[in-house]
Amino acid sequence: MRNRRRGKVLEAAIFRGVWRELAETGYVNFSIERVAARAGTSKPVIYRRWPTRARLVYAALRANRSVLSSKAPDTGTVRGDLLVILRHISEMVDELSPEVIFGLIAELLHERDSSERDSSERDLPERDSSLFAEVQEHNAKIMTEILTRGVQRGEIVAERLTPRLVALPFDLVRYQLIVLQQPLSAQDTEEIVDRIFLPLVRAD
Amino acid sequence: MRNRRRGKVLEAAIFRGVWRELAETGYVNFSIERVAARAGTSKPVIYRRWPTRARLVYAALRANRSVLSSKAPDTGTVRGDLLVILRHISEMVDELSPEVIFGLIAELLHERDSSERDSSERDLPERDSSLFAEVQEHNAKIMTEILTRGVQRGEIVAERLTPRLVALPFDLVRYQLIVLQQPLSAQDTEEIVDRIFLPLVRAD
DNA sequence: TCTAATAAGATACTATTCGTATCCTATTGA
DNA sequence: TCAATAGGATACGAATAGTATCTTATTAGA
Repeated sequence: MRNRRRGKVLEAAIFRGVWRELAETGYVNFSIERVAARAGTSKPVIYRRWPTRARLVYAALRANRSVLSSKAPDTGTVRGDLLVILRHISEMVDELSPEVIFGLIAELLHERDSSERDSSERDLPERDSSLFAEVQEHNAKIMTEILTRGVQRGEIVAERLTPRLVALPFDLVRYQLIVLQQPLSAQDTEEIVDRIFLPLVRAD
Repeated sequence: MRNRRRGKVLEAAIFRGVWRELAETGYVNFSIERVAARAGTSKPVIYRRWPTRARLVYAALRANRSVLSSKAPDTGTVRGDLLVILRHISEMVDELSPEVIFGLIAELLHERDSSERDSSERDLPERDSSLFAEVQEHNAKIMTEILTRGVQRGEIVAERLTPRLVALPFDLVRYQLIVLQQPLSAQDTEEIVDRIFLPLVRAD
């Protein structure tokens, strides 16, 4: 066969196959065999790179940087910044169906659990370096940026910002989107910002 | 073969098999074949009752009423009641590993999605009658009881109790236990109650 | 430019599990 | 007592996992 792909080109084709498989089949019945077929390659090529379904999907998600790419907005008020960034998170979660999110997390947890049982050190993503934790850390950084400006402007009382409170708006958004699987309306974000978060940290 | 079980006795044996399979294998590699073996029966017996893995596990969880059994405490203060009930929730979630929770949810979601695609009406648990929603509803009822007493005692301002705020303490606990997969310390529950919830609804 | 190392891709194989079909018979209740 | 019901054993075809083997295109380096 001529025109044999390798390296990044090949991986990109495989990742495209993963996305199509996720979109059409979902995660529960996700098949590596079909991904290979979609990418026009064969199973061993995939298994040489990623040992399991979960690791393959995980790699594909990481390669899709849009899951992690977002910047801290600067609208001039904490309230405005929060509304923008919460909306943005909602859009990012929409990229994946809840079924894929839950399925992937379940399988990553399963791998972690069984590797613990084996007490062997495969290079699985640790809890702390998981995609989820990464996204969370990224969001925390943005939040810090927003709140720091808020403190400087005198909108926010720095002493009230415990770690849990800093995480609160994002946690509530993620809870609604992931656990409750309900879309996030503008009213929802406003309620979270105006009725819960700001009253707890506002200077007044 | 003599001593052939049927009805409730047989189902109870199957459910015991399910629990052992979940404990030893987890959800991702959960096998109906092994459950049948554990219960000393055979696959068709299980398939005659439950069409899928997810439905079987779902039924076993529902049969284990401890997941749903809890009463509203009455310690005399909203604060005391909340600390008790949040602790209780933490213990209930501990009955299941995150892997099982995520795996089951993923598969129930998958069934819902594909039955939508078929547009055929199998009697799957609707989003609104899912075990999760049921637990949530049960918790909401307890919360209402606690808060009603609080309002009567004048501790709480009824007008501030939006649905989102009423759900807030439980949401935060569940978020930490399920999504973050972190244990819930006494300090955590106190922080949620004293630093977040009560300041938003307290009369003072 | 030639050559040796590397890795893609095709294929085949074993093992496992699924979900279903078939058959036999213990148990139940009319 | 007997017919209906349902448990249990067994076997099956299909799908997929994960691995092994082999051929050959491609690459890097001498």
